[in-house]
Amino acid sequence: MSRASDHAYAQIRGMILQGTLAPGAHIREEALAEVCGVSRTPVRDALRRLEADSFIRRNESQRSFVADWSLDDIDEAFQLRAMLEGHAAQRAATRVSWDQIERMKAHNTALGDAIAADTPNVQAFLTHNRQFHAIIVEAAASERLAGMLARIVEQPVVLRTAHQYDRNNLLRSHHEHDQLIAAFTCHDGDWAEAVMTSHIRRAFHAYAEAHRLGSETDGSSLAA
Amino acid sequence: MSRASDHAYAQIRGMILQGTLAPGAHIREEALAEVCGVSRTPVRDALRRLEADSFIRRNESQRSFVADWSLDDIDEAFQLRAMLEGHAAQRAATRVSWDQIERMKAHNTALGDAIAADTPNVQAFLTHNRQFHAIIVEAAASERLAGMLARIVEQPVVLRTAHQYDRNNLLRSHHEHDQLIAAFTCHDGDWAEAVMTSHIRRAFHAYAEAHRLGSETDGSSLAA
DNA sequence: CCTAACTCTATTGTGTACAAAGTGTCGTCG
DNA sequence: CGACGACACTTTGTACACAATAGAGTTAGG
Repeated sequence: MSRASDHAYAQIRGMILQGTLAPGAHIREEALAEVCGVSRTPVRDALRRLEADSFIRRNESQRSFVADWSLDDIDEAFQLRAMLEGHAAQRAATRVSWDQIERMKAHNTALGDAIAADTPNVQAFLTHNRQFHAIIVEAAASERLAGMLARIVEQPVVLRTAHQYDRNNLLRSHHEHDQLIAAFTCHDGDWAEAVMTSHIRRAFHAYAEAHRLGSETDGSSLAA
Repeated sequence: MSRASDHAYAQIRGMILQGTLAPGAHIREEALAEVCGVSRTPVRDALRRLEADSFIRRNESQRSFVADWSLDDIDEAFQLRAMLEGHAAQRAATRVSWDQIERMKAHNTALGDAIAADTPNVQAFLTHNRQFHAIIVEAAASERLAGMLARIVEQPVVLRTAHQYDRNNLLRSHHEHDQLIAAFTCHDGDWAEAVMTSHIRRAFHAYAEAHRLGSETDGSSLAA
């Protein structure tokens, strides 16, 4: 799809990620069309895609709402992600090129720098973390796997997770990435899979812990 | 979506599964609109959904084609299916109800009857096999997992697999289902997962074997 | 003869108008 | 006072017309 439809998709997606469109909020096609400066047609197109991506749910009478994730949903998503990304690491271990390993090293070094300062640069952390994981998925060379992972990882809840991390968890991520690089270097698929699974599961517990603590004092900490 | 869009979706999907629209064939929105007796708008809607379901691919200039699966794609799909459905079995083992186990038993009995005759009733086998697996996914109680599995299982290649089976493989499926029921009965998740993984992998090798033999003599055996 | 650019056509993208379906409210009747 | 039904309004679905774009074919120039 070209300009209008893509623009609508990106803009609506952005509004959901940013929180402008709150979870559970009702979505009206015409209102979005106005906001995006296009007609309803490309907006409808974008909504269908966002629905396929689980950004949006529709009720029985076809009205659209921003997806609202329960803690169970999140647990489920992280379980799937651990499994899929573990599998990706397994596949990647036997296919990864030296160039890809070098790129992973570079991103993990940059990631380490980003959190070395007194006030960690979370945005930079996220960027390099994303790239690091993207290289693994790329090395796994499975289009279908990549598509499924994208559907899980590209979710508001998941993307916000790192904001929940304390310095300790950020450092752990950095070290786990080092372990992954080591596993890839000797092409040990089982090792890579185990490290990755553990990596993702820790991320979930870090999220759950932060959320639990946050809930006790301030329910809105999720958006922090 | 209501009447027209759903109808278009079902009809186009049917044409792909049935082979009326051959893999790799170019798809024109207007032609389909004519066939379905609706306008292009609901057809476009249906195509977007079919694209999300991997029934259709689009090239860089937004033209649509019926998805054409390479053997690698199929291998990949079966790997993912083995992993996901194994995970579903693991989850199901701790959540399954006695009613669900009874229903699985009933379907597997009917499945056994369908292949007991001299000329196995493959259609009946497929129906009960499908129901059997559906109950496991239902027991796994993970909407997201169900959605991902549907995307993999509901594919022309996978659906045709059972047609490749010889009697031996049909019987093996029957017995493996019995093992799954046994694993569920004692709520042994690891056992259920192992049986399921093996079950799916055997299905792939049965497919690959039949396809390899078929290729040597008659390339069109896939549609048999 | 080959290449490159241009035009023409086939196909998809977008906008708008209208139709259908569902939801909420208001009024009336029991 | 409560419940049921009808009506109006809100929102989504569909059709059609027009715009934009990519691809192929053709023609002209080197």
